[in-house]
Amino acid sequence: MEIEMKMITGIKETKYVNAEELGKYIGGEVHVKASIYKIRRMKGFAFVLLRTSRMVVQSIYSAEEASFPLETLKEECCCNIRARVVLEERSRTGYELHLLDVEVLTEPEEISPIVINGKQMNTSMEKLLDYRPITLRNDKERAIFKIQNGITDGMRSFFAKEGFTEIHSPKIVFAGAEGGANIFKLDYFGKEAYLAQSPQFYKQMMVGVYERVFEIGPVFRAEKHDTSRHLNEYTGVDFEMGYIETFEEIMQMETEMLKAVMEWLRKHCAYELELLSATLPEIEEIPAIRFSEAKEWIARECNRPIRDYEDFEPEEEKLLSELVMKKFESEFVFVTHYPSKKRPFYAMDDSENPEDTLSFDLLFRGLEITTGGQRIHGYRQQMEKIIARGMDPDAFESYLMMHKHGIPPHGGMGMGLERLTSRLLMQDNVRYSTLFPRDVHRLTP
RNA sequence: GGCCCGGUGGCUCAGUUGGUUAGAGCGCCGCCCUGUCACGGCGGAGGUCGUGGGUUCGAGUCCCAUCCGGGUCGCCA
Repeated sequence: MEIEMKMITGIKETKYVNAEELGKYIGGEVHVKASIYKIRRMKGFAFVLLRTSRMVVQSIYSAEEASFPLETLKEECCCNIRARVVLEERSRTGYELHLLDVEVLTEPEEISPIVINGKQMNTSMEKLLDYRPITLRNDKERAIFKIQNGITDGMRSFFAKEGFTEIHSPKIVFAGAEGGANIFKLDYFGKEAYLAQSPQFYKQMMVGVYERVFEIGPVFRAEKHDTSRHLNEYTGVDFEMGYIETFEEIMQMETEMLKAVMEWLRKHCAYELELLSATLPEIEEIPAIRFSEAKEWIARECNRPIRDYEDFEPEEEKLLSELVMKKFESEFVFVTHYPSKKRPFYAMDDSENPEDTLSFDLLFRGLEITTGGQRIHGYRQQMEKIIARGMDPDAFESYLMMHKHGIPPHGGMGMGLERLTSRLLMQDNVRYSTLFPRDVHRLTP
């Protein structure tokens, strides 16, 4: 019997032109793939805005040039297009397309319940999220996630340069890193398993392997929090580094990472930043203040009582950011030495002041976006802390294996990608920077 | 979950001390407009006012319950 086999060699050379390079073809003819974003009918001709993979470009339909009637085109049609690229100073890009031929590949069955091609979306967050598959097509909506992609690209490029290895740890786990009731339980072939609250244990283990590691991946929290800054599934950016002498080295690394990210965005996401009128923060150095001093500073400057000595209230985070902006002109601030009580069992206590930990949070424009710190690397010290907290060491057997067999002094941090994105874009809800948010009330789309 | 605010055409909202056929903008349909970029102009269709109960001659409007949404607090990234 004869077998017919097709050899796949790779992507065939395409004759289609990327919209970002259209300017190079002025005077020529191009093939582009695009959706019809908006049609503005005028007398005798029409402006047809084409949504390509990244940019919306303007084209002109005129009966003289086009080989098809205008009625062929409907908004949200997906098309193969042949067009002339024409120098045109009345167009904002300096050129525009003149439509010649079009092949309509698909056309919509229904019109969208939400107007997605206006300057503003003019809808509620609820509808925006309910209709995500189509609302994301709006040029400003999709710009958000292009920027988010720029952030992670910038991070990966930075981490690679600094000798970090990217890892992918399991999300179905035996025990939670943070403990508590905020963990999703699931049936794992008859055994009890959980969705990972953090890659914490695994990234620490991998420090013993690669010295410096990072992971960008989903994190699950079962807390029934219902606020503008919480999600039940979010994207955690985690890094962990070995052979540190002080926990400030982690803060320095994060500072450099953020600088690199902003630089990357400036270079690669200018189109989207402009579209969203986003202002990137200027980062030279990031001021750091001890937690207890920050509490007192806010109380003094803002004349408000300290109600909780172990943590910030959201209002205090905003006030602190304002104070820091005024005094240091920084939109970021590190808060260090959080009380041991408030930090997990693996946090390294401050030997000079055992009530505190060698840990930090990073606030950006009034919101906590990062928690980090030095971890306990000594086996005995870790065992002592576990026992002192009344926890069962047997539950952490595989975790403690690394301590038992030697691990360098290390530390790291975890950051919420959606939080960073939403503060960068000055949104008042992280959901705007979440592609398909999962919260207490939302499981679809 | 507690507290505060809201639910009116597909979308975003207005609706005066309860009072006749519930309005606007966007979208949709039709007509007009050689250069718009939130295009513009004229006309049209489209609403059991979240749901259930109550007060009243009369409820979008007042009361109670309930559902849904937004904000905020707890917790955190």
